Amino acid sequence: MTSSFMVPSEPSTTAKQPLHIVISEKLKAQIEAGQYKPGQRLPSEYDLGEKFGVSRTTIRRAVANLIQQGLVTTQQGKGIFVSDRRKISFPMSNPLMQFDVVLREQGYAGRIHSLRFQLTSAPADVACKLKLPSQTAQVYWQEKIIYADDAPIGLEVDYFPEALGHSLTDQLQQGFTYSTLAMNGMTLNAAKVSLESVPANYELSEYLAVPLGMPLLVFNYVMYWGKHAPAFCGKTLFRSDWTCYTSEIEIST
Amino acid sequence: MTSSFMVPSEPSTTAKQPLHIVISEKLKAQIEAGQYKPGQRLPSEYDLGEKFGVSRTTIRRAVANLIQQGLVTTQQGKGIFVSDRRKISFPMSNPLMQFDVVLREQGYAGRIHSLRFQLTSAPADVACKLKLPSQTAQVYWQEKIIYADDAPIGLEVDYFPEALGHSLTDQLQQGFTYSTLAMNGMTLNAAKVSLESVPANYELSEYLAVPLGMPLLVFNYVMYWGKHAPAFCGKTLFRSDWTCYTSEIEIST
DNA sequence: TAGTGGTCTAGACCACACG
DNA sequence: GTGTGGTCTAGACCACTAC
Repeated sequence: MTSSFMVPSEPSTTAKQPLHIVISEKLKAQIEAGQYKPGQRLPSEYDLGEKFGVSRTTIRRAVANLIQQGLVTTQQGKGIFVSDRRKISFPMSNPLMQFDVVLREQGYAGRIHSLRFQLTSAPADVACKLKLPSQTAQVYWQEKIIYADDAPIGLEVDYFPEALGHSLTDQLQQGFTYSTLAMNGMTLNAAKVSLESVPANYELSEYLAVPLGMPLLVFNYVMYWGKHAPAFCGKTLFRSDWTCYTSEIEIST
Repeated sequence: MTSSFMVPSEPSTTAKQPLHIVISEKLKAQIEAGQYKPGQRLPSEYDLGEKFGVSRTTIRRAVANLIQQGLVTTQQGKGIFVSDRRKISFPMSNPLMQFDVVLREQGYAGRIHSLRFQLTSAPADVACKLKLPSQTAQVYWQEKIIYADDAPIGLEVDYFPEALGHSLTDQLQQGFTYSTLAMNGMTLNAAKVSLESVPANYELSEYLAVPLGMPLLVFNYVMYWGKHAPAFCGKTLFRSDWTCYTSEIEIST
């Protein structure tokens, strides 16, 4: 995380950098030096403008740079605040998907808020993953927000085969998916997963209370039980400022 | 990826949304509807301003929203272009870290450009990971950019124990890490990895040619050989618009 | 009521691409 | 030169917070 780059001599040589970059880099250095501490308020946009001798528009651009880097957040009517953050670490391997257990172990109260739970005709990719007939199959489509201590940290989108969704309609809308299945004696034994990262679009930025474009970790999965029978599939989009995934791998040689 | 949200009736009811959001959402819809195709140029900022009846500043804000979502890129003097993209999929499991092989298999010419290769005193966390004495140890510190077909897709930062770095100084600056070791008969047999996502800071945004704040997938690793002896450690930051990780997991029950 | 950030405007000048 | 995006300004009005 040390920086030194292109420009050999660090200070003063603004050297073609736009003002909003120069300013946001200065503020960033001050934050990282502990001059402004997590949770602390920065000077107002007006004061920063005076201090750096630039217009408010340029200060706002600089602050936007800091927001995009996750260094500060703004609150209308209150001010600009240094973000403080701690990450929740999800193990990629066993136990899989037990988000609620992971949250509890790391000191958070986990809960979900179901946004949608409805029967719909299966999208092609879902039908394929769940090995259902692609034309006629119906699936339950659920979207829910995952909270850790009242902070929305993720959005889970799942597709359940009709029978499963029907029998667990109430429970799936109240609790975490994996735990709900476990409580009903349904044990998963395999998974196909992929991880990627995408910028938050407008809809997601509203749901997860993050700025547009913030990185989200996308955990795609198809879960299996029995003898390679698909149980359900879906994805969870996590705020990357709150989460990371860990894994230990042995190479078979 | 369908949208429907808070506002029950979709069209016209701008309903409190800022203009720059309304406009960027309209443009986004047009792009996703194929009205503007990948690679194609959008109207100029001036023309968009005329079309939507707003100032250029507001158009620029709307375009910034699209850039942050990875939907368009801009080129000074030329215009605004719809991005087209295909993802490189890296398997998280065996074979680990063979980036060059993965790239070749998926039709890209992979190469690296070494930015730094120097002896330095080991940072505390590196000394710990490599099981070196934390006060005295020296390590080789390498930073290199990974290219796929001339597009910079990642930045790799590695720390090698002194002896290893010394003996492979030339080769490590020319080729991919894993392959260099393999060519010298050094076989890795275990790894401890974690994955997270972070927004690009200014330095990274310059190296990887992405906008400030773009999501990067961070692949952290400690690689081992022999009997749990650390070989080297480091991290690779990948552009998330180019890459994803996949994995298959069996749960031991 | 005063102070703060959020939105938007109209206009200026610059840097780059292209013919 | 013309047209494009990039930067920056000065100022207006609004919405929210706190006193």
